Amino acid sequence: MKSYSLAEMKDKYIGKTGTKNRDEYEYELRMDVLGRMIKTARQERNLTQEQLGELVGVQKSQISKLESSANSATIDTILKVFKALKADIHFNVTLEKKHLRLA
Amino acid sequence: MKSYSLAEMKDKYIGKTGTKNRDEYEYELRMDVLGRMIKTARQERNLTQEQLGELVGVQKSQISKLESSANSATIDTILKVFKALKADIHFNVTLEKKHLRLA
DNA sequence: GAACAAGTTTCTATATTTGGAAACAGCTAT
DNA sequence: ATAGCTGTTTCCAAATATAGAAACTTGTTC
Repeated sequence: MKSYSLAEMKDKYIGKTGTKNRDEYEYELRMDVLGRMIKTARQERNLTQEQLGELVGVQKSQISKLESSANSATIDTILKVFKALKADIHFNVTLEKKHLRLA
Repeated sequence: MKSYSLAEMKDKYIGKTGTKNRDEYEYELRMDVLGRMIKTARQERNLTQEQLGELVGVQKSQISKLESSANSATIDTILKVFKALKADIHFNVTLEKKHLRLA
């Protein structure tokens, strides 16, 4: 299995819990984190940006932009990329049980 | 705690695991699921669309559009809304440990 | 039924993302 | 140093999201 630098993403990365059949990564949802997720998954697949671009159906420049989080990608785009990577994505929403103060 | 219909979202909803201090929701990431997540969290907070709009800084019509998933929202927008709801979000990415066949 | 509250839809304008193409930078190996 | 591979950046066009305003629907209450 290809290795990659965890140190590079230490401030965003939350945890990794592999099993026999899959690797799992959990991230805090921030704007600049999606790109790291895509990059990590792509490298885990041993793909170049150009190869991933072929799978997704876009140019490598677009993959580069997505990985660098130059812009705020749409859910549509994110789904397309992870689908091409055959990666499952889940959202986890946590609501603190305290009242919100209205303005 | 305000109740809400689980049946309404049965095909998208994956699980709920509450604790003493918080409610947790987990979803499969699909385009049409973000709206349901926002709606559920908003109702959990007992907010109207107009009130949430005030917290976020947009009109209630914009909240309605986001909840109905009329468009593919950007991460930027999604973050703003959940931040206003004081909700934590995590992404969970799972990679199957099998080779991808390149085209 | 009039008034109100909550949510939806339509219209419009603006901002941003998407995407391709090509040039560019960094690195490696011959 | 040249060629090749990988990734980045810039420029540009087209598609789409964001956003407000107002009209509209639905349900509720007086």
